[in-house]
Amino acid sequence: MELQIKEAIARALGSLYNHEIGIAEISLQPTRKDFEGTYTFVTFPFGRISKKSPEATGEEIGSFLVDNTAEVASFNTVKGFLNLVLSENSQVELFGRLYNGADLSKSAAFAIEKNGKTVVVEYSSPNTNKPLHLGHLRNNFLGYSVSKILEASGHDVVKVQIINDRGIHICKSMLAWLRFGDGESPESSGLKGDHLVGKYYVAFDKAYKVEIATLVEGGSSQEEAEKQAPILLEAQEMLKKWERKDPEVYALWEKMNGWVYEGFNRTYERMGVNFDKLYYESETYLIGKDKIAEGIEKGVFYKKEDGSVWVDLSDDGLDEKLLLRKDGTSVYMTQDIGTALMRFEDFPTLSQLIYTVGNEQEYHFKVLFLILKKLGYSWAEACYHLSYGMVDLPTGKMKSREGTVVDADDLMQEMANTAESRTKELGKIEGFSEEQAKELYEVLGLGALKYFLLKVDPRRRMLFDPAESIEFQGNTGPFIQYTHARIKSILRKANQLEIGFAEIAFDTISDLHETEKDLVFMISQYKERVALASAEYSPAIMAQYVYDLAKEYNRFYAEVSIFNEADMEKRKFRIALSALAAETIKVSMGLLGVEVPEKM
RNA sequence: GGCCCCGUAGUUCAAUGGAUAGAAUAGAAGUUUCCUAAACUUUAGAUGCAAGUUCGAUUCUUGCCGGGGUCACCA
Repeated sequence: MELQIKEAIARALGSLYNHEIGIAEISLQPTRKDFEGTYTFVTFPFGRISKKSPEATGEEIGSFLVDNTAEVASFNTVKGFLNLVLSENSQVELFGRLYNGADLSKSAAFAIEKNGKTVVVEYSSPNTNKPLHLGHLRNNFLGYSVSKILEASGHDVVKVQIINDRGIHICKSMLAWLRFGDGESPESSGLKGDHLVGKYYVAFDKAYKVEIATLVEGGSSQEEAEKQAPILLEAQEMLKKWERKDPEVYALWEKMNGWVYEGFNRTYERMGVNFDKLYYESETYLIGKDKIAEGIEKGVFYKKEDGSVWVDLSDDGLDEKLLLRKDGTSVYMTQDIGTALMRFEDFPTLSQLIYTVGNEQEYHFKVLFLILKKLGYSWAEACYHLSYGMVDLPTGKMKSREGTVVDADDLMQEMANTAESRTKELGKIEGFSEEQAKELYEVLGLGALKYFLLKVDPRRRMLFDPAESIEFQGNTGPFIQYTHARIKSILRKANQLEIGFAEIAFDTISDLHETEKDLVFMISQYKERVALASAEYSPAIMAQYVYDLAKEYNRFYAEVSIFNEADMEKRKFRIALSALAAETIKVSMGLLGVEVPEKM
């Protein structure tokens, strides 16, 4: 539809002003609500071609379109804005093309055309020494949603994560557990594995602080004390033992990581995210070390006298960056070089590698991509840092050491609880079994949470106020879920009344209500919005879209009656329109990773 | 200090250089003999400051003011 109108405008410019223009250069925008029309063409820029005022240009193009196309029924111009009013016929036809009878999921409105490109999306990538928190929730929901959006726009997507399973942080938890744990396990304590290990990470930090204080009292400087606290030295010793694969340390490492993975998996499952392939830092850091050795030979990196290895990026306006410590152990960058390499070996046809990581690491990724380029990997250009803003609390930034974190498991549970009490207040659990009700609370609570975190532009920092942030009214997940459930109720009734709406005599449909026209238009916009969301890596665009669609449907619902309509074909048309709206809501919410209930 | 990001209704968020800057929430006022009122309708309320480019600037450029991030032999 849009394309046909653009073509017609190009023809109009050609025949009226002898001006040739490509379709791509013509931009149409949806007409603002307070003017009549569906599409608006801005004529300001064409004034110098027509040598007439913007209004006169609009009048001429408008007349041409009315005379020469079936779609444009009339027009109006306001200043340099040409508003095109579509013929009713063409709107009904548009719906007919989008609607695929009863098999809604195969509707042309959201058919996917594969583009043959493979994309790897990395997200989550936690450390294995503490449980997931609110920041991880934004990360996971974002990464998962972007994967779905890329798929919907035709890519083949592989979802991966790198698990930071080695390093000093996990040794700290291990050491504290040995010291204070008394053999405690998830089974013996009933604690979720990741929370148990996190508990000992905190215990380490506490003991470490006590030792520092003691040393300072004994006359050490703060700085010395921080470096020489016995418990820290012991943790460092443990890391060295781990690197030598000391059987005892290695076994403990495997045991405690196992606890964490078990805990993470339960969290991921509840979050509704998953991965196609896992990478472990313990498997990639050695590759990174190899590459650094190669880089030294090639002269890309250099070794200092103390044995540490560096790269000099000052020609690129950046600093020098450490790649290997003087004791030869690897740093963050070392591992990331190895991981990137492994991925391009695993997926040779990869057209893009997307890292979903917070914006505090922008510098790190800038450096990483530059290093990969310097090492001569042509695919360095295909790496992209999907950088997102932090989630702030009303008290400021979340800091795990200060205990101001919002735990992911707690938050999800709280959301489900809120959904439960809200549903019960409204008295909407009649006809639900206990299990169904529980499932509903989960869908609603998680829906509210995901929608809340995804509706904001990912690049932006956002505020999360536990007391007020999560609403169930207004621009929220449950609002959209409710709209879907309501439509499903209509469809159930239609089935009960045995009204078939797979086949409709479209040529008899006329006198559409304003909200019906708007709905058809909204649904027809789905693919375009997916393409935009994909290009921008922004679930927020889909969230905005599905919200607008739900709002439009609620307007239709309030103003137009379906089952009181006397004309049977029109009644069927309205049911079909509702059905396709529901499916569009479902598919769009699916791209956000949010489920929609049949009843609520 | 260098580099990067952000300043929009009381609050939380929108706005490919386009019309009278949209929503939600909180406030005020309404809508239920009719398909689910977690809904709908009406109302009031905002672009940090100053220049520049443009037919047109929340958007682009520069300066200032304010907030955040980053520049680790942490990850």
